[in-house]
Amino acid sequence: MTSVTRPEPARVATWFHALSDETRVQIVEMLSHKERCVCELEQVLGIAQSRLSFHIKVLKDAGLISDRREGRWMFYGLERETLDQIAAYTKSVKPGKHAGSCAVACCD
Amino acid sequence: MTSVTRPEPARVATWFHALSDETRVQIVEMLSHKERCVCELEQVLGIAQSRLSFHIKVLKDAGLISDRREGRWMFYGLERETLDQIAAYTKSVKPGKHAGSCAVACCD
DNA sequence: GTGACATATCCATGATTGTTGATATGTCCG
DNA sequence: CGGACATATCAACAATCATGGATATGTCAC
Repeated sequence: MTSVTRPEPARVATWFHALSDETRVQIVEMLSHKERCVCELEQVLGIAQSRLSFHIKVLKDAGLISDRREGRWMFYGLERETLDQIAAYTKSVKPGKHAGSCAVACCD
Repeated sequence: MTSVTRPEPARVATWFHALSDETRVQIVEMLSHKERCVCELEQVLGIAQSRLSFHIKVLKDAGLISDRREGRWMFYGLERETLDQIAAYTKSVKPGKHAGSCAVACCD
């Protein structure tokens, strides 16, 4: 159980950066219920459209959400796989655990 | 199973912000092996001392690490409880799950 | 095609964050 | 006490990120 490969620290940082903003956390929470279109998010969160679009892009670039067009609307939903990876990573850094190979040269 | 209270989005954002930087991810990975003193982290990561101290402070303020003085050295170690909370939160936002009360008014 | 609507992108500005070098604090040893 | 060492803090600057308004793109209904 000590041979699971860890993702690159840079990749991990990107994941966590995506969730490091309160607005983006709110978006993710809304999506954890079900898929939503931008207008729905906009109304519930009460923020400007360009601002929402910006945060959606950050989440999408980090691989946390995916989009689907339906007519004029874009629907966004959570990416289960990425969330699973994040959850797995988070569990792997528990103190003393040190699962996976170390991305830094600390284990000589 | 729908009545677990979620932490505030702002609090969640703070947690994730702490891990949104590559250097801090590396620090946490080193600590997931065992407690370390600053000089050890400094040598392995090869970064300036003040810079390391800054990142340590961010992690500490977010509650992810704790410190212990031993003579001239400060030892830092992971805070199991916070990491557990983060892991629990991360699992709770899986698509369709929507565990816990919703922090945004999306569930009418 | 035209106009209304949904969303994305661009640009400028302000806010927050990270880096560096200098200095301060605290601890040990002689 | 004084000097060496480990770490923290400060101040200035650089870099990144978030915001708002304007504009562009794409889709539908007529």
